Amino acid sequence: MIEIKAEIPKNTKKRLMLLLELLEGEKKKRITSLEISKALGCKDTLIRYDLRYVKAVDGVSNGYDVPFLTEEVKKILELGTDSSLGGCEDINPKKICIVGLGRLGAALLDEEIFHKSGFEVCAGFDSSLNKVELMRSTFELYPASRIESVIPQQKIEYAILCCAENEAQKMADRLVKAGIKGIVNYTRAVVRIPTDVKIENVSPVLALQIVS
Amino acid sequence: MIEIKAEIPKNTKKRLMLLLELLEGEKKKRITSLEISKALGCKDTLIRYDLRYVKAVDGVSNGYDVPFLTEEVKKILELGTDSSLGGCEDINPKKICIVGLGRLGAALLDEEIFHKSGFEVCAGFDSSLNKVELMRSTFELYPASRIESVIPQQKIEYAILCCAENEAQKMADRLVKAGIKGIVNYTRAVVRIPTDVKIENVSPVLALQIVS
DNA sequence: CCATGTGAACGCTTTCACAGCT
DNA sequence: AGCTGTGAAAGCGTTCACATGG
Repeated sequence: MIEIKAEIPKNTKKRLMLLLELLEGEKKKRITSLEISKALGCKDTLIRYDLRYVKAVDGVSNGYDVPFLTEEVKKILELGTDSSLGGCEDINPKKICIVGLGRLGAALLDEEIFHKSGFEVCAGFDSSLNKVELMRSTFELYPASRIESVIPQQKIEYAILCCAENEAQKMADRLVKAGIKGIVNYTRAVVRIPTDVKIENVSPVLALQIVS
Repeated sequence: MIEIKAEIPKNTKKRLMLLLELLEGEKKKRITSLEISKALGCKDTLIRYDLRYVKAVDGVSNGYDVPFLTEEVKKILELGTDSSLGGCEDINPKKICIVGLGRLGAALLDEEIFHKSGFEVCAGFDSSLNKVELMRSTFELYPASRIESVIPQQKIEYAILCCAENEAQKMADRLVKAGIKGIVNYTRAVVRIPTDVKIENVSPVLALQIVS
């Protein structure tokens, strides 16, 4: 038996997240590391290596039990980062906001997208007052000027940035000032933020460049 | 002088693409590796290391010349993968299609998003015939049943997948059958495809999980 | 001094090779 | 046979340390 590293490596975590999605859409009762690896596009040994972090696992010589593995992976991922309390329980979803309510932003307001994801959209911001007043949604919409006040007040932790490219930096600055922990950037703009704020760039253009 | 690896590493490529976006929004005439590194969130040495692949570079002891560097990076990225012809010239944009014309898909139809990106949206598909008939756009919309015929015919190379989660696999299968080269997956579904088709998963939920 | 350029060290990720279980 | 489990090796990507040049 080897020492199990306390912290889950970044890449392993990513794959476990994908694995979770995969498992939840899986009908069969058992699944092998080879099947998983094909779905995720990597080698089977790597999957087994990843699963060291999930070990309480039963699956010997016959693949893994899908519902059981699903639960275990969920456990590991849910309290991977913080929570010294064992209690964390079901879900207290992390609060997020959407910055920029253009077509893309509006599309993300769709509740379906974040349904059962562990995230909850709590606010939307836009630089145009009109938009804020006209749109309907299940949560509050604010003008961008209120970012600094609303985010700390509502304890919003993460933001999805989908405003116009030329506003991106300005908005990011505001979010940082407001104490945001992480930003998902859907714009093509390269945004400068302090190193303690995490950012993930997922603009369609960037993604296309990567696959091509 | 050390051997320069022929193929640009994946991560380096990503950073160079970000760098390009950064440079294009840069007003100053010169920029240092340190400034770049801060913007992209990494160490300055890494930027310099990346720039080995761009070398024809002048920038000594005073940072890099922004317009010149921009051109060089562009060159490298444009013909990084294929094109044994030197001619590749300005841009013959790569053709893409959008699969799933819900709110998110519709938002991506926005021409702005892909403007000057090297990609051109040429077709949209949706499983609902109604949608296809009702929507307006500058390019053709088709029912999903026509994926297999339209994609080869129009020589579409890449697809953005933003249909409903439960359709994702079915659509992906169709795209693969139609000979697609790469897929950008905006759904949460984990999609199984052969290894020779590239996929990039950029669902908002996944991205949030990564930053958190 | 300020910058870049780069060999070598380091550390993380993946793969290999094979042991063990059913 | 078919599968998992894992130490050791290989491969990559990043950082360090320092040489070099304006």
